[in-house]
Amino acid sequence: MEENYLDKLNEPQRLAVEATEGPVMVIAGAGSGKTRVLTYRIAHLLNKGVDAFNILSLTFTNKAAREMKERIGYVVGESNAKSLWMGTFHSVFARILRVEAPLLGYPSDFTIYDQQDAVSVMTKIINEMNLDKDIYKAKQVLGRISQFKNNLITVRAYHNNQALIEADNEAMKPRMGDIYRAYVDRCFKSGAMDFDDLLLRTNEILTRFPEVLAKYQERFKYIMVDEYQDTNHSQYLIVKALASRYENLCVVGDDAQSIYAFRGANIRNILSFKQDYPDAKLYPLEQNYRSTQMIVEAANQIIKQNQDQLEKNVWTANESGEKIAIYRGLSDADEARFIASQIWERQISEHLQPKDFAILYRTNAQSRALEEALRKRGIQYRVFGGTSFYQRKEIKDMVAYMRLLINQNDEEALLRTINYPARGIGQTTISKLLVAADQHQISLFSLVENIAMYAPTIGINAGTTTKLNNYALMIKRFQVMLKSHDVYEVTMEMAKTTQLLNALKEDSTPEGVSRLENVQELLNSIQGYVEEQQQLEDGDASLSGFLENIALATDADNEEEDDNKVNLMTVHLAKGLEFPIVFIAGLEENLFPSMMSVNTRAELEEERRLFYVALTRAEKVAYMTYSVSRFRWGKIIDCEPSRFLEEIDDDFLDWKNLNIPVRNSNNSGLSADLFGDEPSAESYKQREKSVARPNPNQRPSGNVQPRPNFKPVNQTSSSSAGSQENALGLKVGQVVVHDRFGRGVVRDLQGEPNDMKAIIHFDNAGEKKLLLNFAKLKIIRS
DNA sequence: AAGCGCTAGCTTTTT
DNA sequence: GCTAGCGCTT
Repeated sequence: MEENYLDKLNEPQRLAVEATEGPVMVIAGAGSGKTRVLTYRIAHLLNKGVDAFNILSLTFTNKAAREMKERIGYVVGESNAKSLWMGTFHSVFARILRVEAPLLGYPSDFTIYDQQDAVSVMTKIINEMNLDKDIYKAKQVLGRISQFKNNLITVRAYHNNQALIEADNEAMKPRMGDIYRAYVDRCFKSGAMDFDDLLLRTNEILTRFPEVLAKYQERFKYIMVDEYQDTNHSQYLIVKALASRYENLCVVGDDAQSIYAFRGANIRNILSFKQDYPDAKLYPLEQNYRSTQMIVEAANQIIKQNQDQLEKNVWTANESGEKIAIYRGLSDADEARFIASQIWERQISEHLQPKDFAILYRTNAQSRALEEALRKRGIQYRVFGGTSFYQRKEIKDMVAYMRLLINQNDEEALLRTINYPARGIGQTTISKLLVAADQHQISLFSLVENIAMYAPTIGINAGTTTKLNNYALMIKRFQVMLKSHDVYEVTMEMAKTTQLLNALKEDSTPEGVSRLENVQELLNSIQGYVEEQQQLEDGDASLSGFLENIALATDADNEEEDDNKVNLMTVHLAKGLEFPIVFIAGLEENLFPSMMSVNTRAELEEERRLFYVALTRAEKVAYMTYSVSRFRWGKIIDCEPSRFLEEIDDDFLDWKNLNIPVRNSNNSGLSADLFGDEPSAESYKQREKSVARPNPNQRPSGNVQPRPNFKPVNQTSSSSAGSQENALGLKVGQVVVHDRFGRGVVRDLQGEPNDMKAIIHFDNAGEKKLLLNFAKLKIIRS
């Protein structure tokens, strides 16, 4: 055991570690050693004789939990660290729900529906209710329901809430309440919970069953929550309930790094901790150990421009470091080429390894160009997130079979597998089955299982009855097999019997080969999982254990061995990580900040915090790049530098190439002086600043420079002279032409000047709402 | 019932 | 540039 771990902490860190009793809030600036505090705090608790069994630590990713456990193991010995409860909210409470969910009528082997499953259920519901799928968009509706759930508004509560009902009526969605009810019913009947349910149902149990609450309050005498600024209301209530007995609650976070408001995170949870717990001790950690002075100070300057924040002063004793390099690309490919070349050069000149580099971006779609450039250079890289392994069709197919074995009420899994690989059970049959199951109020599987009994009344012929029967028998055979064989053996057998592997083997296209490889990888990972769990004393080598693992695996979690590769990921995924050299790519208006987030100050401030998070990932060197044009939606569009670049003082910046486009001065779009002399950074900035930009989101006071007129260069550089005037000068009643929808009349204009939408009635396409910044409109008659 | 080809809409970010 | 969903053909 490590003896002197307290000596490894600075004063505020040590105080936070030693304050084990009562509520504690650690406000940890970027790079200030927050993980170190959490780790040593737990080690300290264990050292003081607290049973690991009584400690609950909620982390942001499962990977963070694993790493922390490992580090604690170094300090206090592995065996002691083993029984700690550590993980994400979702995984910890899923585990608790395996035990407690039957109280609410769920099976303990409930399925966890991911986003895709949820969308698929929702699409069916909207369809069955005969609603217009353009008004009731499955994803949007689910987003709304997610809001309800995260604020503990149950179906009943919704129907008693006039304000919500009215809001949905206003939004032209009067059936929202019915859809909500149908969705919840459907999930319940399928024995399934979505991500939000894991938290909502936990809350429900803790509220409705005081003895269960008491059990976990006694169990979790010490609670720690990392990234507290990103907890939503539902999570907040769980923590509050569990901690209310002993109040040994330590939350760690940084309001400046709150970047998940879009999924319900409530920054007020951290801002009002002191009101919730008046006796709380506060420990601000302000010394940054991660980054150079240049990076720390530039980051400070960025975040200062947000109104909503706790005062703090992050500083560092590290070296002053290089200025932030800025590069302006001519295209996304050029931007990517520059990044790849810098990585190449730095690797050689500074003896760095690929894994020392990270390229961060706002949207997953940006990875494509970057990947290509890295490939051309022969640089090894790794993309996190995006379409993850478990979202691939071939994997979901395989997993659907596995899910069905565990929970035969899982309707999504049944529908996915019943005719894949094809066994002659088509849409017509499935529709009949769905109707009949509903009529008889039985699950789809029990209907299929007893199809011989029902077939005549449903109108299913003998041939199809046999097929259905065989399918049910096959599933049941695997279920039986699961009792005597391990998960890997059963899955392997299943892959063979269903012809799933063979179907893939026949496909010799590159995509087909890669699909087969993926399935083989899944089988390998099952084997690995089984072996690993069998070695553990309290291992869970069950199929449901494996399924839970993959349903709740985060994109940051999956880690390959020996991955000395350049890291590509969204800024969101980079939270909590650090790299010697960081590139922030795509710093353009409408991309970073995102087009969807520039309408309110709150949204814009979240984007700015995101930018802050991105920059503070860097230890030694940060690059920021943007491009004047970019492939988006299959087209080349013109881009403007991000307003965030303007917000950084020139003292921190090193403009790498200054061949700056002519902008706002004539109608030539790009080109012009691309190959001409490079103007200085000064003249560039002056030129941009000389044009005042009406920005409704701008803080009225403060030392921020007036925002240059960046925005509405029209997407179509072809739309020639004064496209901006056209866009903004559009009037109701004008006749316009759109290159896809044809001729139409402007009916209405809505929104901010910079984000104007037009309702246009097209002769042939009907009424459409178009974003003027993007719509390709030509006015033909005023 | 299955397979193919076309089109509409699309991306913010994720447990 | 991609993919989900639709309609047409076999």
